[in-house]
Amino acid sequence: MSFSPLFILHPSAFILYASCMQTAAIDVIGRCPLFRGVKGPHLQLLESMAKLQKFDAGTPVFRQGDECPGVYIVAEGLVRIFKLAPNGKEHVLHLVSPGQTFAEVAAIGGFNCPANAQSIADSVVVLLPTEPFMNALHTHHELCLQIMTGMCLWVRSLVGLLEDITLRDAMGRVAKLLGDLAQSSHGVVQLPAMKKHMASHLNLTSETLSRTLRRLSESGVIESDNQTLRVLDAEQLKAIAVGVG
Amino acid sequence: MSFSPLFILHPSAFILYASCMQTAAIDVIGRCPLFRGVKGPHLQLLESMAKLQKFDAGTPVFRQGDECPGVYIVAEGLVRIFKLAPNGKEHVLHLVSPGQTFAEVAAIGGFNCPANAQSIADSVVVLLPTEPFMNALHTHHELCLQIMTGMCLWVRSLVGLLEDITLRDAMGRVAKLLGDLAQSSHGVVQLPAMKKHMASHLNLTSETLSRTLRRLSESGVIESDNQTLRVLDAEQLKAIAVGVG
DNA sequence: GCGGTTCCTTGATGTAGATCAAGTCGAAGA
DNA sequence: TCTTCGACTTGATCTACATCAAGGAACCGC
Repeated sequence: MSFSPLFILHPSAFILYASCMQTAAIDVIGRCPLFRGVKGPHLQLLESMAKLQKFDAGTPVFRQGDECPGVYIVAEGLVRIFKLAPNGKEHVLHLVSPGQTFAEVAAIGGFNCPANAQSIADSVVVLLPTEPFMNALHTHHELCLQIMTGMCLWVRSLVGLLEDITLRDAMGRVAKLLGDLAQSSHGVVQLPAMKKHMASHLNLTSETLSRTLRRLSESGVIESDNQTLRVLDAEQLKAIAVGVG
Repeated sequence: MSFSPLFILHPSAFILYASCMQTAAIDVIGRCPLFRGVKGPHLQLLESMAKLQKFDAGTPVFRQGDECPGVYIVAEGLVRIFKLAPNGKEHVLHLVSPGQTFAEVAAIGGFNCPANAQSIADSVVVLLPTEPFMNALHTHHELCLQIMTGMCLWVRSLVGLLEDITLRDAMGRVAKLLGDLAQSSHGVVQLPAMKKHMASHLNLTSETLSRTLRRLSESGVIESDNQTLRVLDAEQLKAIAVGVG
C-alpha cells in the first residue's frame, strides 16, 4: 500500500466564508444528532464560530499527529477516518456520512489527531474550532451534557466494531454490516464507500470481501449489482450475522 | 468455552455498609484519575451516594444485558470486562485495576450493560448508583467536564486496542503490551491477570501467547519466570512493537 | 475512438495463528 | 501424603484468511 499522490500534495481546503453560506452552517449543526437538543441561543453560539470548508474527493482533511483543528461535522459527502501502521497497512476506523461528526474526542480531550481524515467524495464540512468550542463547553452545561451522551454512543459503536472484529469471522462481519445497512433502507443497500474501504473497516482485504459477497449471492441471501445490494432473505442474513449461519 | 459454575451461581455481593467503611470510599474516589480535580463539596456529594461492595475472586459483578447499576470504581483487586459471543468465544475488553472505573459509559449513556463484569481477584469496588450519579452530573458542571475528559482518554485507549488488533501481528501486540507494562515499573513486569485473560485481551489464544513469550525469551529480549517478566532489551522490544521487528 | 488508471473479481498458493492433544507443574483439599 | 484440578506449555495439525497474480469493466483525458 502506498500513498496516493493526492495525499502527498495536501491541497489547502477551499474555505467558504460564513458571509456567503451562513444559513447552511446552522442547518447542518441543527440536523446533527450530536447537537440535537441544543436550543436557540446555544445553537447560535455554535453557528457563530462555525467555518464551512469544502474538500474535493481524495483530499486530506488532517493527518495523524496534527494538532486537532476542532470538531468537524459533515454536511455533504463522505470522510474516511483511518490509521496507518508503520508498515503501510491501513485500517478504516470510521466512514463519516452527512450529519455525523469526527475529531470530537481529540478536540475535547486536548490531544493531537490520532488518525488521518480524508474526504473521499466532494465534501462540505463544518468546523467548530477547538478553542471557541471548548469555551462554549466550559460555559454551557446543557451543551456539555449533550455532547457527553453523544460520546457514549460513539464509544458503544467503537466497542461494537471491536467485538465484530474479535468475535466474528469474515462472513459474520459482512452479514452484520449488510443487516445494519439494510435496516434503514428496507432491504436495498447502497454501499456508502468503495468496497476496499468497506473491507478495511471490517479488517478484511477487498478480495475476501468480494468472495464473501459472492458466496452470499450464490446462496440466495442477497442479490448483488455492483454498488447496490438487495437483501433477499433477511432472516437468513441475521442468522449468519449472529453466528448460527 | 463453557460457563464456570461460579458464573452460574451469581452469589450476591457482600455489601459493606457505609457505616463501617465510610472513610475508604472517599479515598477511593479521590484517588481515581477520572475524578481527579473534583473538589471538596462535589467530592462529598459523590461520597454520600457511594456504596462499597466486595466480590470474591470469580464472582460476577454484572452481566451483559443487565440494567446498568451505576459507575464502578475499583478500590482493590481486579475486574475483568468481557463480551461473550453466541458461539461461546469471549473477548476481554478491559482489565480494570484499582483506581480505574467501569460501566461509566452505560450509566451515562443510559443503556444496558454491553458486556460482562467479573471480579477475578478478591475485590472491593465503589458503586455510584446511576440515578444519584446522573443527578450530580446534571447539577454540577465541573463534574461533567471532568468526566468528559476522562471519557476521551477511554475512547483513545479503545481506539488504541482496536488498532493493535487490526494493524499488528501477534508478536507486535505482545511486545507493545510488555513495553507499556514495563514502562511504569522499570523493566520488571508483573502480569496483572492470568495469561489466558491477557491473551484474550490481545485477541490471541493462550497457546499463541505462550509461544510468543517463549520466542521473546529465546531471542534474549525478555526473561520469563512464571507471572513475572523482566525486560532485558527495551530497545529491541520497542522495535518489535513498532513493527520493525 | 484509444491508451491509461483504478476498482473489482477470480483463481492459485502461502502462512499466521487456531485448534487439538498430550504433558508438566503447583495449589488446594482430603 | 496423595489426589484433583486448573493454568500453562509444547508439539502436530488444520484452516481462514492474506497474498500474489492475472484478467475484466468502468472511467478518464486526449
